[in-house]
Amino acid sequence: MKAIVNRSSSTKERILGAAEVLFAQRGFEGASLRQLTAAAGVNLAAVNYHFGSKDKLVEQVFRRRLDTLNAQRLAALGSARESGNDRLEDVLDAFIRPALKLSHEDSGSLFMRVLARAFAEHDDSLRQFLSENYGHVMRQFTAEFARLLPHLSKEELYWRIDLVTGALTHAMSGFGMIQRKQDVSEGAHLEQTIQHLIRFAVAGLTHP
Amino acid sequence: MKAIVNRSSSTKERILGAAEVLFAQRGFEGASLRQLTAAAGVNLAAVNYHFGSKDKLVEQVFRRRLDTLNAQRLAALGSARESGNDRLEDVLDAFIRPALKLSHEDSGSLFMRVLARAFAEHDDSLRQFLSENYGHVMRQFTAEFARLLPHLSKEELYWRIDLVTGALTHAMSGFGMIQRKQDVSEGAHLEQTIQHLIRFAVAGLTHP
DNA sequence: GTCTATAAAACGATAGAC
DNA sequence: GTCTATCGTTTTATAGAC
Repeated sequence: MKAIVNRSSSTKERILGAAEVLFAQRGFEGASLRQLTAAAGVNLAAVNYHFGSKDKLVEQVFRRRLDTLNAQRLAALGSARESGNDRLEDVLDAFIRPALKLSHEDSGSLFMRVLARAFAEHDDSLRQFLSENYGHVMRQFTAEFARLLPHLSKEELYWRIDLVTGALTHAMSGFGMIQRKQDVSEGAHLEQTIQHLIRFAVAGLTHP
Repeated sequence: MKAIVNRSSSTKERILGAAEVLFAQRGFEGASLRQLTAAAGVNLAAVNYHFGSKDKLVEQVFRRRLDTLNAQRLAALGSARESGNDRLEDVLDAFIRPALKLSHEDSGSLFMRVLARAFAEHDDSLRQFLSENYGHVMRQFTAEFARLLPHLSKEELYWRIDLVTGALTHAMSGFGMIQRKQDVSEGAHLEQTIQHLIRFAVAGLTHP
């Protein structure tokens, strides 16, 4: 078993944490290394020492969250298939639950904003990085949807997955109107969101 | 008349056009006034002379497109109600057709990327500007959906509209996998997209 | 209205002492 | 690994001639 890692945070970890906050708030161009290192309580030169450049730092900010997120998704998909619970609802659950769970954490919601920025940026090198490292996850889920919806043409299926993805992305990003009410616990709200999403996605995927 | 260069549009309009292109490509912080004025073929000082500041220029870039877009949406909704064609499909058509039509124009697709950036930015002053100037459109369509889906609770309705909005936004932004094929005309592809969206949205809004 | 010239500040990155 | 100091650029914004 691993030792308890957090020795009041290494310089590297503190930079990653501060970078996530500031990239979410001010964007990749908008957040300067000066603001970033000041927020992390480290020296200005530390970013270039530990990461090589600002761009490499951006890449590590993504990797820290997405490695675990997509591992969770594939693990959930795998165990759903093993246990025979691989209806459409279960596959959708495996896809969205880890992401929504992350987006409902304090730090995760910040990261979702970073991710939204990355998509809005249309930055080719960043998109290539995301595609190379995590594209296989989307391909695996797409194959699963194709298996469960065999009556749909390939084109029709892609259309519907695309629109479902839009709805999920929107919900994850927290751009929507829906806010958690005072009398609903955080966990209950997460579960409500997941169930709304799944029912909506099932309707959109299966309609005649 | 001394027209060597494009005198058909004013300095102000040329700046707006160049700003839209560069804000889409490089973001609001990423596009500098130097790049912008060079692309527009005007002097560096012209932005501050005509708009007052870079922020005011951003505001005008939005206003130029959104004023007409939302006027088209409300006009389409009004004429649908007048003619009695106010089924769910017709209301959705009024909401998405003007937006998708805009997003399929050359300059419009650029603007959609600008809009996506604005949402990702989470910039409060910009969001307030959008809400103040165009919030009434969303409220009017929401009221129309409530009228056509009376069996849904307010909360359930908001959830579904929210998810539909996500799907529409995604389709408008052009982030999806679906690309127009060679043998499909631009107009036909637009119509396909609209029909896919409407059918998907109807399923998501009306499912039991 | 448009231009040149420049002020004043912020940026990423790095060299070199410790 | 961390620090100070600074280089070389680039930024927004403005002053003042025409």
